[in-house]
Amino acid sequence: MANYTRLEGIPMYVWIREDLRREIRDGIYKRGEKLPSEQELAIKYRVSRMTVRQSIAELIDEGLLFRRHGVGTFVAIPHLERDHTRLTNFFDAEGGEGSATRASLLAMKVLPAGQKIARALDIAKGDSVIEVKTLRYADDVPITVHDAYIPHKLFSNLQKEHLETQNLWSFFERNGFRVKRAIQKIEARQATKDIANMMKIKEGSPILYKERTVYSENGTPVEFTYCYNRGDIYSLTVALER
Amino acid sequence: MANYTRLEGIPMYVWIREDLRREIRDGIYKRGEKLPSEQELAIKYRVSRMTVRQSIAELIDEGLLFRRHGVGTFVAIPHLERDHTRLTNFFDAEGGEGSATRASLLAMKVLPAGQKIARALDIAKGDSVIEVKTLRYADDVPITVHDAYIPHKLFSNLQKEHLETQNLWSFFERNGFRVKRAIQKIEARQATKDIANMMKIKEGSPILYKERTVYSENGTPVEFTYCYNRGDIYSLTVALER
DNA sequence: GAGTGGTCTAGACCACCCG
DNA sequence: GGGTGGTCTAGACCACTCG
Repeated sequence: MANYTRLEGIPMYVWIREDLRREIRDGIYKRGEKLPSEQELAIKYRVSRMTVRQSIAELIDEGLLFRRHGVGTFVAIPHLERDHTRLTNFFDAEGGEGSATRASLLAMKVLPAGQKIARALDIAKGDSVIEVKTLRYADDVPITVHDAYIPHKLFSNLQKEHLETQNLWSFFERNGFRVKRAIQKIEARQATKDIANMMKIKEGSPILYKERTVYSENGTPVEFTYCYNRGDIYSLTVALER
Repeated sequence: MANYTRLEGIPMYVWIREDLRREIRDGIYKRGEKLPSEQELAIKYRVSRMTVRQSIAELIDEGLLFRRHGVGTFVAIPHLERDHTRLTNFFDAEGGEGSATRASLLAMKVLPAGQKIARALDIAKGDSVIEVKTLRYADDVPITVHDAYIPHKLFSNLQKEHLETQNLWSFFERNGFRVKRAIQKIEARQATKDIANMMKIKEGSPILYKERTVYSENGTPVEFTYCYNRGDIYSLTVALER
């Protein structure tokens, strides 16, 4: 039986996964309830058990389901925030949705990397980096100063125009670097005079400070950013696992 | 051929996974280098290709490898921080390692849940919760005030003695709730008089403020915590994905 | 013992990428 | 065209949990 890549090129395990997701969302399977066994699902969807397992594996990874050896597969209690938080935090730097955000470019220039930036980007001290400094607004209130550094060697073709028509990460992807993960160091600080002036707040106001390194799929650091967020407005939500 | 659960009960895919991990660590496969094809690995380890794929899948999940359809499987550049950050952040609340930390119990009492805590713990407003308030020190300097709330219904057997001999999460596990993930909201604030007094800092000093909900494997919220960290000492590192 | 998930096989064809 | 990963089969036996 020719079962490969049926239904307009959608793999069966994707179809099953989305069907299960929908049934859970629609309450056909409820919180804590047991799903049909893998065997039963295999029969229902007319696939092998391994294919069912592949579907389920991804939902377990997301935390929507969990398994108990010798007992069954169950619907976990969904905490809606999770997916949302991931995306929010990962894309907020470059064109968030939700509220009316915009960014103004303060500076863009090439300069030699200092010790810290070089270390973060895994390049030599003194190697060229592109600095992209922006001020970001939510509903026309300045909330964040972004100061990003990008290895010149990898993205020497970056132009100001790119930043106007697309976000940085899309640009990275177009150059063969798929953004995959980031590591952030977060601190509470007080606004320096510079930062306070830019955001029109008082010197010493609380600032949520972040240093972030962004990595592509193959582990290459593509961006290192200093980020100053207005403490009285900005909060950060992150999910931790295991 | 009876190949199931060979080698002292260690599944083959675990064995292969760890073997690959070791070879990568030892530099037999280097950063960015291509691994042997799945077919070749299957022959090498005398298993089916599906088993090899299972091994590789977990290493990809960890970010140690990445795949390119039609090209091959490659070693990603490791960024050591990642695993470290996860663990650090997930366990720092209850007995970290590394530096000389200790916690003193400020209060433990049962009280009715307010709106916010009830919502976070998915219980009714007014339901009993156990408050566990601690002051945590690193090298005898107070750095964090923890204020945790736990559903009384689930953990009515919690005693002060438990907190002295084990951390909260071990206690949860012993009661059938395996801690799996947490969601944290992070803000920069200024120390109130209360908090400042407890940590012996000036009122208005920067505070890294967290609200955290901890979930067990099945999605049940088991703990909601307010957390005030000294901004000048404490920083938080988190990894974000995709 | 019955039922579940955990591991594994020995193949197959498809989709993608490269020279 | 040749090699790679992506999807899938139709079974098998093992390990765990429960009544």
